[in-house]
Amino acid sequence: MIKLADIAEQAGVSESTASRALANSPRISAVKRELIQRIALEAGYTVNQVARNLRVQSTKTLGLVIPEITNPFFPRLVQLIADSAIGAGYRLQLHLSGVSQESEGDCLAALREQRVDGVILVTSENGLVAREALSQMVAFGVPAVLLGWVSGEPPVDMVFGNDATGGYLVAKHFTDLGHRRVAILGAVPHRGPFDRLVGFRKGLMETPGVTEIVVPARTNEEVRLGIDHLLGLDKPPTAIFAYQDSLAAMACRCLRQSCVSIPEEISVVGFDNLELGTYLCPQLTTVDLSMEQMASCAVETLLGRLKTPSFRGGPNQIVIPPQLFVRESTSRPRSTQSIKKTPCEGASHCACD
Amino acid sequence: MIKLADIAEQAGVSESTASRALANSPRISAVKRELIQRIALEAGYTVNQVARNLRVQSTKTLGLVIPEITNPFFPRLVQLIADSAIGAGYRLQLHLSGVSQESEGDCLAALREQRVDGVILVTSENGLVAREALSQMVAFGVPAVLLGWVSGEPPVDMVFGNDATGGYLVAKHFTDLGHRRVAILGAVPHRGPFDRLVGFRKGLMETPGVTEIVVPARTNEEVRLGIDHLLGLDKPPTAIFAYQDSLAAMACRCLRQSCVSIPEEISVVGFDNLELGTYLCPQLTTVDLSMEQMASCAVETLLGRLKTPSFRGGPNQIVIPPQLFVRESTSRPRSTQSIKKTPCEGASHCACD
DNA sequence: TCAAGTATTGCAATCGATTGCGCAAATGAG
DNA sequence: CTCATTTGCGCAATCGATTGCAATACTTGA
Repeated sequence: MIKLADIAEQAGVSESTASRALANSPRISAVKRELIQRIALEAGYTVNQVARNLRVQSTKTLGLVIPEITNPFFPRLVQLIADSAIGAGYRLQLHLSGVSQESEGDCLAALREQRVDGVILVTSENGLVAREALSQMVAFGVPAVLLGWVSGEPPVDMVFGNDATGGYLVAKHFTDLGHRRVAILGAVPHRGPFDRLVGFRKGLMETPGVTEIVVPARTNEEVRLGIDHLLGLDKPPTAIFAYQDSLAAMACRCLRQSCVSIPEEISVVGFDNLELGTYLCPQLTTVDLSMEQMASCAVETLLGRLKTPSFRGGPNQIVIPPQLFVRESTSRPRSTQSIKKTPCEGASHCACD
Repeated sequence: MIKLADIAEQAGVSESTASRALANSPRISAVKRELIQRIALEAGYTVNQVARNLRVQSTKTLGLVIPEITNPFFPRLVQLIADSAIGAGYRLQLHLSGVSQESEGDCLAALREQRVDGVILVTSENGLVAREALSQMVAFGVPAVLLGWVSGEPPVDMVFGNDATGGYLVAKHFTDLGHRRVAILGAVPHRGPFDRLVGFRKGLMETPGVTEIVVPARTNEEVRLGIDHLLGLDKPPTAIFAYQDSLAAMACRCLRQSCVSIPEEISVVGFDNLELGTYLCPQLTTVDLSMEQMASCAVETLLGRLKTPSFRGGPNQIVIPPQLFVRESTSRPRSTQSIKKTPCEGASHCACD
């Protein structure tokens, strides 16, 4: 592979001159600069960033750690963060920590070895696993920002959605519509005072006589079981709050297979406002946490730390407000009678006719 | 940041010894090796990969270029490729070329500057845009493999799905069910003899008296218009072959809004077998091109070239066979009469009752 | 014509690791 | 006890670029 010395030789100048010419330094005469640039172009020369990075002690690269890319929540986040980072002149190095998160520490270690200039770490539902590794990293001068809630005192800047308010909005939506028996479908709460469940319950309590039932579920099968359980109750809920749109999607599928119509018999609300929700049938009412804001806040916060590493103020916390998107999957409860449980005949899919 | 020299000094040995000890070289006595490793661990030392990469002339990194991450087709591909690469001891550097692909060349250039050991380039619907940049890269000794079809003579190894056969399977499925008026929804063909449309038409022609109509569409609005157009025809098609599952999803949404039931009035088939299809209502019949195979073939081919760069056999072409997944969105055409075009009243969503 | 000032360019150190080669110490054989 | 081996370790070169400083060439004004 061709290197700077080759270009310098061809142009009959020193490496220093070649380097400066390619960097458009005004200290090089215009003729030589153009000559060198032309030679470099013709030779197909591209600077060796690994050598350059070593010399300038910076990689102009940001590390991004996310749990998994297959969860439909993350791709857009990645895209947005990538856009912001590239817009600011940084490359992105993506690492998948895995949903089990055993490798969150490995990712951080890899990023440190690569000498990335900064790190954005998106926590999974388990919260921050590699707290120690992260603290050590910032101690070594690599700024980081957390995206998502972590329990305890966060060691670094962090931006996260106000899930509690989101849950509150959902609860009010339910009670405003007249629902009095509601179910919560999803993982156990993990976001402390900002958890969706916290706000949801707060919202429910503002209306007397509302009962709630929690059905933990993460996988398709668990959702299936959970829904069956709910439908089998004496007094099934008239509304379901799914912790995430993907869970809501599974729930809708199960309900449909059980011939329960949405929202007539059961209202369903999701969380995250994924595009997926608009493909569902009916389109999903959900809570939106502006991902654009999340992404740009995270990147900007990180870049801020990068610009002035001296600025050692305590970790900031940026909270993104939620917004309820009411679509088709919620309505007033049809009646107080229990849901018919006999399987419908014929096609198991929906139709308008 | 702490470096090798610091460790060496603390241990009272030379840098060479420290380096070899950390690399578990047998040429270092066990006592010293463990001493040095302990010191490094306690000091929180991590090797500087950028220095190391420069010295060993390899980054152990593969570049992956995809058009966009928000298209639900790509996340799983990325995940699978990442798994394969990491399993083989390589890191992954992800670049998004953008759907417009203006930046495909930029991505390649960036990867070259970073001195990645190899590149996997996933083409967009436009095919290979940066052909020149790619050829130059391989000329400079960076092996690459293309994922997806390109027109003309491919300059490098390539793996792609046999879309034509996929299209053929769909066509046969349609004609077997008794459909005689079918529509194709999607972009214009771009994969030459392997295009979905080619095989689809071949399949249709094996049954006499089948008419086809092509409706180009990429965006939501275009789908909307296309569907409206189809429904407005004297004799609307009884089956739609959408070029991708995402298009099929949009089409289903539009049909639903127009109160056309699937599959009774119109059958719909997608392509790609995304998870999305199983959330649709009804669940989508679609064509699967084993993404696992795609990913592992691509990575293995690349690694093969990496191991024996001397092996300069002409570019290989690996073709992945498709498989039809019949689900709920297809059935026999109900009748030969045209679809009722009066909007249905009441809720615009589906229900089983 | 000479001094002062400016515009260009090159020398050489540097970033942090790896590794071929040589030297010294330890071991073993005769 | 001496010489040949083996074992353990360090010297110094190297990867490819950047950059402070010194050096040279070229202007300009007096």
